[in-house]
Amino acid sequence: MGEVVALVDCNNFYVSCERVFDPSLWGVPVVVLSNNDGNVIARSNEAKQLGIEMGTPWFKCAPLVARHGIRVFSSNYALYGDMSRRVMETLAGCVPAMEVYSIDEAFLYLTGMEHFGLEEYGRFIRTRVGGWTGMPVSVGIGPSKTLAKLANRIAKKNPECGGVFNITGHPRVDDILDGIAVENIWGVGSRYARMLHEHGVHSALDLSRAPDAWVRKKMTVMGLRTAWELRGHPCMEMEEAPPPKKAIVSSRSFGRPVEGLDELMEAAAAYTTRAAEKLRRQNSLVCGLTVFLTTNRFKPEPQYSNAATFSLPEPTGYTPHLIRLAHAGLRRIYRTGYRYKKVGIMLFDIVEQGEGQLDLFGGGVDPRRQALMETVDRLNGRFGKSTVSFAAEGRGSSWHMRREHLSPRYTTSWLELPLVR
DNA sequence: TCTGGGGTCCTAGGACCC
DNA sequence: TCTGGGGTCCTAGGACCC
Repeated sequence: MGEVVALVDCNNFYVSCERVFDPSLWGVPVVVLSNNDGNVIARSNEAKQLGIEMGTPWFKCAPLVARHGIRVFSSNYALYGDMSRRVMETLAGCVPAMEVYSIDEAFLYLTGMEHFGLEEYGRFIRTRVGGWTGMPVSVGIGPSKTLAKLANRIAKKNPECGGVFNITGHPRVDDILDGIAVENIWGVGSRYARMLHEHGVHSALDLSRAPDAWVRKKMTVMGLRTAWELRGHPCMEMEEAPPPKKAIVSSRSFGRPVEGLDELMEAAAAYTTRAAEKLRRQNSLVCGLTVFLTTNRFKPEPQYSNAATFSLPEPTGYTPHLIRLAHAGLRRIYRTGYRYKKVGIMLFDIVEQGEGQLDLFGGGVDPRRQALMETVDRLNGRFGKSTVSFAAEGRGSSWHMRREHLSPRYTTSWLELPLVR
């Protein structure tokens, strides 16, 4: 008896989050925009039908809004993150083991649960998540992650499936794979898709039947794994506990062009603070930091981008230290006369606390600094983000991203709870 | 006319994901 | 006026070492 996994995917996740708290959004076209109200990153089915593509710059499809009464939202990650947590907790109560794959998807381990009836169990999961959180989900079941993904797609595309599709042991599995174009396979992006079509490999069935050596040569071992998974031979492990991040990036586009070094410094300090918080949350320290800045590449004006990288003599998680480095780097690469669009910082060479050079010297982290960071993290965790912040981040700056269509933080702010009349 | 073999580490670039 | 953000993995090739 082989492995069985389910891929549970929230339908139009960000849109559904908005709908949970505003029922007037049901049945009408809704879109959610990326940070800075830049691009469309989520669409309701009604919005998809109007031809709004994923990733379209918002200003290009804004005219459709008036014509079709599209409801539009800036992304509200406080809300989406919290809804995600609720969905994942509900799923965790349904199965012995799972892997949270992204903010809106999880792989569930169903091996050994066949006696419940897999489709039946999928329907149970859907009903429970819908009932407990209000989130509509689709469930795809298969003998490998890739096939579970593929089954999920079928569940979503075919209303008669009722949101659940199981491809495990399906009598017409070849027909099903033949109906899936290579570009819709998990792990096959646009580049590989073009290459495959050029070589006459058009469907998932074609790829599953291609010779191993050829697939490996053209698509590395990653492609080979995908091909095997399509044959129902699992090659990808379940990861129940997410491994610690090897790099942490924090960057944002500005709401308007920024020219002065002072404002860039504030932004860099704010992003460094956020990255350092993430670093400490996974109990890590860092040995490398890069700060970068760039102008708006879409504008016909002088362009400049650059980066400065530092290696630290010993690992740290101390925010003020990292801010000093980011500032030193920024001073080094900053040039006057440009309209900057974005700065960001990246932490790399991340080690777990107690690993690496610390042991070598037996000393390392200053306990008073560590206690200070722990206190700051605890206060911000308990009373909300930026309850305590660093002076270098500035206050009420005007460079923050645009979020002109923001919904309330219904679930994470006492002041913005939904009202029942 | 001749010009080793093998190993490791690092980096840049390319591909993918949501 | 207006074009996101944050990750992972693999490979080839160069540097360097013995």
